[in-house]
This record gives sequence, structure tokens and C-alpha cells, in this order.
Amino acid sequence: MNMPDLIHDGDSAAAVSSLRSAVMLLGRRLKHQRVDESLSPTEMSVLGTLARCGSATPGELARKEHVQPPSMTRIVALLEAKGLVRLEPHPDDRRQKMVSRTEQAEAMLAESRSKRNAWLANLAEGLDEDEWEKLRAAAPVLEKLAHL
Amino acid sequence: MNMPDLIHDGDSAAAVSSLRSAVMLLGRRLKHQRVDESLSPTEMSVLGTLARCGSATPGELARKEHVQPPSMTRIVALLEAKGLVRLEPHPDDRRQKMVSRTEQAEAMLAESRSKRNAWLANLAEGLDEDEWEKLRAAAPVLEKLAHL
DNA sequence: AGTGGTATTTAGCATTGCTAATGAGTTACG
DNA sequence: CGTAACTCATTAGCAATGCTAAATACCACT
Repeated sequence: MNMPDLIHDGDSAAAVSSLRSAVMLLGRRLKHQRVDESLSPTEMSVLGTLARCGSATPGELARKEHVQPPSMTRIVALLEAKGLVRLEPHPDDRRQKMVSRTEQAEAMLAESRSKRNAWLANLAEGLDEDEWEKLRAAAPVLEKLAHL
Repeated sequence: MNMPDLIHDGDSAAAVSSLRSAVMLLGRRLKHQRVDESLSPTEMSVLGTLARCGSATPGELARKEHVQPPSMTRIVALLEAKGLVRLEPHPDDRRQKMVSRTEQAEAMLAESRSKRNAWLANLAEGLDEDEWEKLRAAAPVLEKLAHL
């Protein structure tokens, strides 16, 4: 156990509230800042996951993205239609498939990174150095939290 | 101007990427953690905004929530049907309406806060004190960023 | 009165997630 | 072996939620 009462004081309760609304609002705004107009945020996220994993089955992807398998089926189908992922038969299990990125996806991801940076840089002009530093420190924690 | 190159080094580019995917994924998961099953995340957010503003017109709410006016019309209508907001004629302009919370909404928001805390507390068991501290420091910055 | 601009709403549509049910393939157990 | 139970992916149908375009009601200024 050893739950050190991290968030049970009033201060942290306020932080939780603040965090929740900020994450949801920022998420909604990020949704509209898509780099490639024809690529949905979730599709983008799947490509990002594939960038980390190399390749995975649809089921694995669904679990990692916290969507249901049927949703992932559609997402993968759309990505394949756009030439961004490749589907190959699973070596050991003929029910499953291996999904991996194409070179085209690789290029797109690289380009997208710079565009995202530009957008966030523009937004970040309203932050001072100290604030930005706090954000940088928190980024990996947020990521861990999101995947918990 | 004075854009102090906050995010133009490689390190910060990675932070931006990490931040973006974490915010989007966490947002998706938060969406499912609704306190009141009958209340959508955006409806919740509108009530939160009203908590800060006291009352506002639909147009003001739409701007603050970064949705289009027609979307806000529907959200307000749903909230009114649930007895969570009150609509009154605008004192000076008969085109507009004043939207404000009811006592019922007040009670629900109070209850929701503790439930959210419980959920996040559960998630935060996977974080150590240091990580949580970083999150607390970043929360107000994220909020500022989201509203920029 | 008339004209142009603004706030809200209505109508219709696209996106994107879900659940339930189906089909194919694998695994375990008698 | 062979069948029963389970798992993975998919199909079909649905619900939520945001959007744009057009309509309506109203204000403000000439």
C-alpha cells in the first residue's frame, strides 16, 4: 500500500481540478491542430505508438490506445487505405495480423513534428521561461500517468 | 516579440511531442471518468466555467470553451433540461440570454470534485512524491496554456 | 423606416467511439 | 484425435458530439 496521502490535502485537490480541466480543454484544442488534414488525432496517436513499438497487432494497439478492438479495426483500415501502415500475417497465429508503419508514415511523422512545434511555440510565447521549465519537467510524468 | 527560443532545441521538441500525446491520451481517459453518468465532459466543463464566471451568455460560453455557438446552444439546452442551469432574459439585449447555475448544479459540482480526486488518487498511486510535485507545479501552467 | 451587423437557433451532416454478434483459428482436456 | 471453450479480428448498427449553412430575431445607426 503505502499511499502517502499525495493528493488528499486541499492544495492538491485544487491541482487535480485544475489539471483535469486544463488537460481536457487543451486536448480539445489540440484536436483541431492536426498536421495532416486527412489524419484524425487517434490515427496520429496510433502512428506514434507504432513509432515506439515497431509493430503490433490490432489488439495490442487497441489496449495501448485505450479504445475497443472494433474501433482499432477501423482506424487501421483507414491508415492502410492511406498507405501509412502495412498489414502482414502473424507468424505464429493466423487470427492476428502485424501492423507496421510504411516509409510514407515515417516521413509524415517527421514533418508533423516540426509543424506541431511551430503551433505550440506560438502558444508558448505567452509563457515565461520558468513556466515552460515546469511544463518540460511534467511532460514525462503526464505521459506516465496517461499510460497507467 | 522576444521569443526566447524556449522550445527550439531538441530536448524541448521531445517534450512537446510527449506533452501532446500525453494530454490527448489522458483527455480520452478522463472523458470516460465522468462523475455523473448523464453528464458529458463538455457539459461538465461549461458548469465549471459558470462556476468561475457566475453567469454568461451562450456566445461568451462558446468562446470560452472553444466550441461554435450552435454547439453551445445544444449543450445549454441539455443542461437546462437537466435542471442544472437557469436561463433568464438579458437585461439590455433581447437577442441574448443569461445562463447561470442552479443550486442543484452547485451540489453536483461539489460531489464531483471528491469523486474525481478519488479516481486520480488511485491513478497517482503509481507516481512517487517527486513526480506528483512536478505535476502540481505544472497544473497552473497547463491551465494558462489551455486558455491562451 | 431601412440597412447592415450580431446573437441565437434550426437543420443536416461528419467523425468517432461504443456494444453485440459473427467468423476464423487456437488451445486444452477428455 | 476431437470437441469445447476461448481469443482475435471484424461486421453491423447505434449514440454522442462537434461542425457548417441558413434562418430568425433583434439592435444600432442613418
